[in-house]
Amino acid sequence: MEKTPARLRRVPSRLLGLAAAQADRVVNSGFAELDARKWHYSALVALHDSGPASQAELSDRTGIYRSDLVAVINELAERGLVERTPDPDDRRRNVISLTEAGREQFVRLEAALVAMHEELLAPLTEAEREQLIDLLVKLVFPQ
Amino acid sequence: MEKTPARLRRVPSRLLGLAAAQADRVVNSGFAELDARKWHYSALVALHDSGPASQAELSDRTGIYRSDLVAVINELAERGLVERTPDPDDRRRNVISLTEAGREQFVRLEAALVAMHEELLAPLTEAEREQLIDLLVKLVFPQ
DNA sequence: CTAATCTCAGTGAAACTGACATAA
DNA sequence: CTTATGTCAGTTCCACTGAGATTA
Repeated sequence: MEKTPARLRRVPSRLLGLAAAQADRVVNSGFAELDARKWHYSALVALHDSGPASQAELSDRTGIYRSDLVAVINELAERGLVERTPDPDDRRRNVISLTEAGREQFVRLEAALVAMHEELLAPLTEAEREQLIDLLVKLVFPQ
Repeated sequence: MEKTPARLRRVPSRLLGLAAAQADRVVNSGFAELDARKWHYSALVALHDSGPASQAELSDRTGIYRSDLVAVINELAERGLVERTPDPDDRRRNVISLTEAGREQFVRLEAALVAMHEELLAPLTEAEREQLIDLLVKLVFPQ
């Protein structure tokens, strides 16, 4: 029984919030099974695709705040997925790099993420999924 | 400078999260200027479009949890926008109804919301906005 | 001196969960 | 008895702020 007023059901900001909450639920529970969180994935992707980096640069690449990144790196380091080594050229910096275990976990998370999106985007056709992604990219990374 | 790995930039769950955060920022600050929050708007719409209701029914209409609705009604009542009267037929229930001030505030919030979405959706054409809404509706209210 | 880097503590909001008293 | 309602307390997660210590 849908009692929600029609007007409310098409408010874009509300729809985005609901869709994001739905996505969060799927992704959180999916990653949890692999002892990971979505931020772990972001960091691992950035390290895998663009190589070792300082925490500040990782923050730029992933969009994770510097302050939050500390905890993410701690968690990844505890699990042996990344290594934090002091930068010899600039002793303020830590250089973060993927370990072999990190590379393996990255592959697992990638596969899991595909499955999660299959579930999340089930109501949409392949063409609609592409459309949605394109529209969101325009919205989020304008220009 | 966009250093974000291309792979990361097209992950749907991530895009939804970023877009929702963007929307939240715009809507929170916009409503704050009118001494309101987005939940206030949801409740006012439901009362305006479907008439007075118990808190349980309002929760159904708006999707706000019963537990959170208490605070929302409190805030609206403090501002004189709604009235909480005991239901004579079922003394467990409060009947929530819009006051005249509530109706006026509703009109203001509606207008403000249009402006906020204009800002939020600026990167999209009119056709794209419709497309986005349709896709999100399909995603969030499947079937 | 300033600026950048890392770290930690903490805020505010959203989306929940669980439990309880009251009344149907 | 059970169920529905309104209320309160509390959790988890995210996005974000501020400030301090270290080093450039």
